[in-house]
Formats: sequence, C-alpha cells, structure tokens
Amino acid sequence: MREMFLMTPALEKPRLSIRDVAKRANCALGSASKVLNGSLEVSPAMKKRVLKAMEDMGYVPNRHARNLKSGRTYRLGLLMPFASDLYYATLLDAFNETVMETNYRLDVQLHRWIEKEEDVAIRYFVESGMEGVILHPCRTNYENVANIRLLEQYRIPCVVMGPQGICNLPDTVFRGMQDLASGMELLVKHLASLGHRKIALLLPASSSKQLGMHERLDGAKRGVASYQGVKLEVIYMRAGSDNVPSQKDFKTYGISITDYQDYVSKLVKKFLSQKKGVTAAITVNEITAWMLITALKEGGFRVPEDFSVATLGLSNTEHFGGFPLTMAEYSPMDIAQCALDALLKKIEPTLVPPSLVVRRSSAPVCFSSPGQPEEPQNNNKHERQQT
Amino acid sequence: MREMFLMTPALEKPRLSIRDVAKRANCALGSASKVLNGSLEVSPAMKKRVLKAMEDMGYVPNRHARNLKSGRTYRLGLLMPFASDLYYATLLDAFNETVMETNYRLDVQLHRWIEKEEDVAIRYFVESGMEGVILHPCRTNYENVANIRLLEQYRIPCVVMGPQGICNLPDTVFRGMQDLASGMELLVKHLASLGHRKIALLLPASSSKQLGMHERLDGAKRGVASYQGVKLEVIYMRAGSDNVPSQKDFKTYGISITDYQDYVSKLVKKFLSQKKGVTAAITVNEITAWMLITALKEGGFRVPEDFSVATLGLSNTEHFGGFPLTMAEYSPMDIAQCALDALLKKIEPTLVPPSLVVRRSSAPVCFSSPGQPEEPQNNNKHERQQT
DNA sequence: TTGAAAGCGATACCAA
DNA sequence: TTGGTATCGCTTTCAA
Repeated sequence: MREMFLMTPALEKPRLSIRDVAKRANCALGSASKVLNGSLEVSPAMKKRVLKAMEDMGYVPNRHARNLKSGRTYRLGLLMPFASDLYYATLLDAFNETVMETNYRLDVQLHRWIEKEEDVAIRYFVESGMEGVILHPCRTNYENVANIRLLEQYRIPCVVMGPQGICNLPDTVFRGMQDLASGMELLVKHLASLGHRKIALLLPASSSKQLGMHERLDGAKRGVASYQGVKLEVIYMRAGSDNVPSQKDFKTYGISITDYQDYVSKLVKKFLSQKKGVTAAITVNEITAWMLITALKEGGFRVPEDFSVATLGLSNTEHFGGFPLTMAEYSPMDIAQCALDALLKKIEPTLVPPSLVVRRSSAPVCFSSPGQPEEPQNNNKHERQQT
Repeated sequence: MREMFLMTPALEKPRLSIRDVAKRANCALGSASKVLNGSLEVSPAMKKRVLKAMEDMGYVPNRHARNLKSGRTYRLGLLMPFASDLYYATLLDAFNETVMETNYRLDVQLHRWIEKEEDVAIRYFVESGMEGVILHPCRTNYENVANIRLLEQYRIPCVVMGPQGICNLPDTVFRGMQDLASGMELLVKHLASLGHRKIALLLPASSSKQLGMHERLDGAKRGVASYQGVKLEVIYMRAGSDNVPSQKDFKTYGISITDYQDYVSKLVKKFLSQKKGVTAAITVNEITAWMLITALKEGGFRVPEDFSVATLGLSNTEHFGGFPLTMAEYSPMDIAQCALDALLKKIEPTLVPPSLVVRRSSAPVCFSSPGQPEEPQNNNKHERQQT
C-alpha cells in the first residue's frame, strides 16, 4: 500500500487538462470549455461527446486556472477562534449550511486567539480571492492592523461578528451581532414572572477585553424595571485568568474543567449563604449554566424546584450538555443568513433578536426552598407585572 | 457604509500584479518573483527595493496563479460530517493545530452525512489541488463511488478515519483510527478494580451502519476476562432512529435532547430495577455519559457514590459537559499527527491507543448503595486481579 | 456552431 | 545577478 505513493506507476498523466478532453472528444479546446461551463452555444451532440470524454477520462478541471482566468472563486472566508467551542462550532455549522444553499463555498480558518494567525488568515483570504469574509475578531482594537485594510483595498466585503466595542475597523466593514440586551431582558422577565425576587447574574469579570458586558447589564436592568421588588445580584466571575474560562483560557492558563467546577461550586455556596434570598441565576453561557447546575445539586439543591437557572445561548446547542436549559436563544441560521446577506446582497446587518425557550432548568419559585428559608413572603407569585 | 461597495470609487486598481511591483521597483518581473519566493539569487539591495514596493502598494500575491504555475498548494483537505459535534469539533481543532506547525494549511469541508455532499467535497478537493485528504467517511461502502477513485487517479494521498468495516476503498487509501477495543478494556478493568461486579455497557443499537461495535464488545470482553465474577450487561440503546442520537439523528429525526434525556432516564430506571446489581455503566460517548448522570441523579442516585460512570472519548473534551468524567481517552493531537504523517511522510498509520483518566464520575463500589441492595458481598474489593 | 488566439498572474528557465 | 520569455489550465472574444 505504501509503495503506491512512492513509486507512482506510469498509469496515465496524473493531471488531465481540458486540452486532453478536447483531443479525445475531437473538438476544439474552446468548445470543451463551453461544455464545462454549461454554455448554450454548443450543439447537443458536441456536448454529449465532450461530457462522455470527461467522464471516461476522469477529468477534473483545475480550480486555480479557472479562478485565475475568470477572476471569481465563489468562496467565502470564515475566520473564527476555535471549532471545539460550543458557540463557534454551532455557528460554523450554521454558516456552512447557509452558504451551501448558494453557489458559494466556505473556507474556514481558525485564529486560536493568536493575533498573528488572524493576520495570516486574513492575508490568506485576500491571496485566495475570497469574495467575502466573516470575521470573529481576535482583537478589540484594529488601529494598526494593516491586513484588515487589505480587505478594503481589494474590495472584499467583510462582516465582523461580535458585540460592540471593537474599534478602528475600516469603514467598509459591516458589523453583525446578537441583541444581547434583549436576551438578558427576556430572561430576567421570565424569572421575575415565575416569582423570583432575587436573581443572580453570573457575568465574566469586567476587563477591557471583555466585550458585550455593557449590553448585557443594560438588558437585565431593563427587565427588572418592569417588575416591582425584583433585585439583581451581579456576580463577577474570576477563574484562573480574570474571567469565565473560554476555550482560550483553558489553553492559555491550563485551567481544567474540574478547577472551574470547583470554582463555581464555591461561588454557589457563597452567594447562597451570603446573599440571602437568591432563587435564580442567569449565566453568561451554557457551559457555565451546566456547571452551576452541577454545583447546586452537589450543594443539595434541586433544579429547578429549589433554584432556577437560565442563560443566553444559541439554538440547537442543547444536545451538548447534561441538562435541558431555559435560554434566551439566538438562531445560528438567522445570524448566518444575516452575515451572508451583508456579503452577498450588501444589506447592512441588523441585530439578531433572541427568543425565550423554557426548558427544564427554570420553574416557579418554591417557598420552602433552602435558598430563601428566612423570607416567607407569600405574595410573590401574584405581585408580578405584565410584560 | 453600504454605498462604499456599490460605488467602488476609482482609487487604484483593485488587483495588483507582480508586474506592478516590478514596475514600481524598477526591475524585471522575474526578479520581483524571486524576492517573493525568498530566492537567494537576488542582491540585497534589489530585495529591499522590491519588498518596499510590495509593502507600499499593499501588494498581495495571487494564490491561484502561484498554484497554477507551481503545481503546489500546500493545502490539506479535511472532510467531516459536522463541526458542532463534540467529537469532530475536537478533532478539527487538533488537525488545525497540527497542520499549522507545518507549511500546510487545512481546507475544511463538511458533508453533513449527505453522500452527495461527500462526493462534491472530494471533487472539490481534487479540483483545488489538495496535497492530501483526511476523510471522515459518510458511507460504509465505497463500491460504486466514483469520486473516491479520483483521489487515486490524481495521486492525492488519503487517510480514512473511523473504525473497521468500511469497505471497497481504493487500495491506495490509508486507514487511521482509534484502538476502541483497548479503550473498552481499560474501562472495564478500571471499574472491576473498584469492586464493581455488574457493569452495564450502553451501546448503540446494532445496525449495519453502526461501525466499531465489534471492536468495543471485544475489548470489554477482554477486560472482563481477567476478573473473576465480573459480568457485563450489554444494553442496546434506541432513541428515535435506531441508535444513540448523533448530530445526524438530531437533524434527521428531529429528536430533541429532552427526548433523549427522557429515554436515558427510562433506561436507567429499567436496568436498575430489572438487572439487579448493576453499579456501574460504560457509555459510548461523553454526551450519553452526561445524560446518564443526569438520569441517575433524578432517580435519587449519587454519582459516583452510588453508581459509577465511565466512557470512551477524546482528551480535552471535558470542558463541554456538566460533569468531570472518567474516560478512556484518545489524544486528538496523536490522531491528527498520525494522519498527517501518513499524508506527508507516507507512514502507514497505526491504531491510536487510549489512556485511562479517572475523574469524578467513578468511585469504588459502595455496598449500601441503592443499586444492589440484595448482594451484600464483602470480598469484592480484594478479589480483583492485576492488570 | 466551431475553432483559434489572447491573456489571467505567477514561476522558472536561459541568455545576457 | 538580472531580464526576457515560455508556460501552467482555463475563459472568453472574435473570426470563420
């Protein structure tokens, strides 16, 4: 088996050209090309002859030659950090699925949160003649990043995904993103309507690199505003690095999931003992929600009977974790379609709205719960206002 | 913002060629090319001049032209079903990471378990001049699949990942895979050594499409063979389709994770009541393990105190789920390296061995556990044999 | 309808 | 060392 590659027996010329096809079909090179491109100005007879020749010989056209000559690639570049990250993986599939319905194909590159790799990938996209680029940015500031200007120079439309706060992007770049504020608002209102009066917000520790925090908090406040007596407990999480571990943190800081679980467990203990009366929590993503549920269960709490959990997230991600979550969900397909429309139809993207999906992790507050033993109010459930 | 694309103001020629560079650097086209390719036969002065010209103009070479002329692409194709699947996502990152350490780049395509898309992707790889292809196959039989023969015809080395049983592949194709049997053996021995005497094996329902079943069962039997009195309870799982839901099943059959969770819960109830004495289970993958743990907890069992769970899986996947699992782990990087060596160095791949990593989901059997109330043996823990 | 020829943007050979 | 030129495989225009 191995020898096959080393010896390469003299079968036939490995690379066939359209010349060979024309020769075999006994026609001119140009005619063969026309058949290949589905041109109407070839006779059916000729077409059949050429097609047969191609089939017989196992002819495969050379994309590089075609692209070079035609100036078109029908390829869209997608640049994201990792694939083995619930969020990005889900988006990747959605982008692929959406693009597959068009004439285009996706060229996926991963920057692994390494700036240099982002630069290289962008350049690669330009070199390869992408007709559009979807970028999940590695940086928050593109002030002196030369390569991103190449997209402008070479007239390659680009959508940058992610929350607000990324600055110094070229003017020609579109921005697409999720409406995080509305997501938080939905969740807070949902929990409040179930009778929860003290809701914990587990947010990543604020840092200059952390994007979207502002939107999230604003949304939560909006949600609270329409309910009397509901309070938010904002808890900033730090775990190893100064944030909720992302795939990046796991790699960079060598944090293990066990460390993170322990951290969440401690956090749970703390906010259930100190901040009395918390009966529900909203997490920043699904992973943290699952961790939280595990921690709660280890602490003797039942979910959702004693404590409700909800989170922001993408639809179709529930098959990953260990517990069906109540979520404010953003449709990955909507996000993908939005980005694609921007690239292909030059439509300015709008914020993708969330929708609330209630699953097993949230339930009406229970007054005998261990979470709030000292607040035996009995009017919570009916005090709530309408959305 | 939108207008920028539509109007394309007459700045400069969008696409610069090496001709333009040569003109600006006041030299011959050939010299500029040599600088681009780091050839040593250009004077430092000339090199500097050309480099500056390129920099100033924002020149980006055309990959298609280079590939066409040089006949090389330094690209490797990776074809897999989905990205948003714990297993494949993890492998994708590993492949990317491994390839990035070479001169090559990865071209990722997804077939979504659609045979047609597999065919198109393979053809796309041939058209694009991939120098190697890693294939996570869509089919189990390649008898009449023409496109896979193109890889042979065009001398593109190919590694097919996956368990044995895939047939009618060209002789020139390498096969790479994990040593599933040894993984099962490790897990069974581990659980047996903890004193478990009745171990459930949660396997996908046998079907012609299900690969690797044989290896798994064989391995488990090997593990049992070295322990006296240990028994396996093989449980074939069916959920909607006739198998453990994969990403494919979720899409095809519209199974929701809640359905699956309910299914696993029922299964748990059944095998804990009927097959008395089961105190541990081995699942087919992490997702099922997490589901099982959730079901057990809902049934009032503590994990691992009352019941141990272990599974086969890839390393570095623990950050997904809600519970740290004891696993027979295969290193994604090893798998990737193995495949890469096959493509680049033409080394026949060998089975990638697993290693046992004990985490929170397994523990010594506890005799007061609800799982086996009627078998009060007290010599289990010391009866075990050496590995 | 068909065929001949120019040219896409690079590489690489060979003469200067 | 440098410069000119043929060539890679295809698309496309234009003349026959």
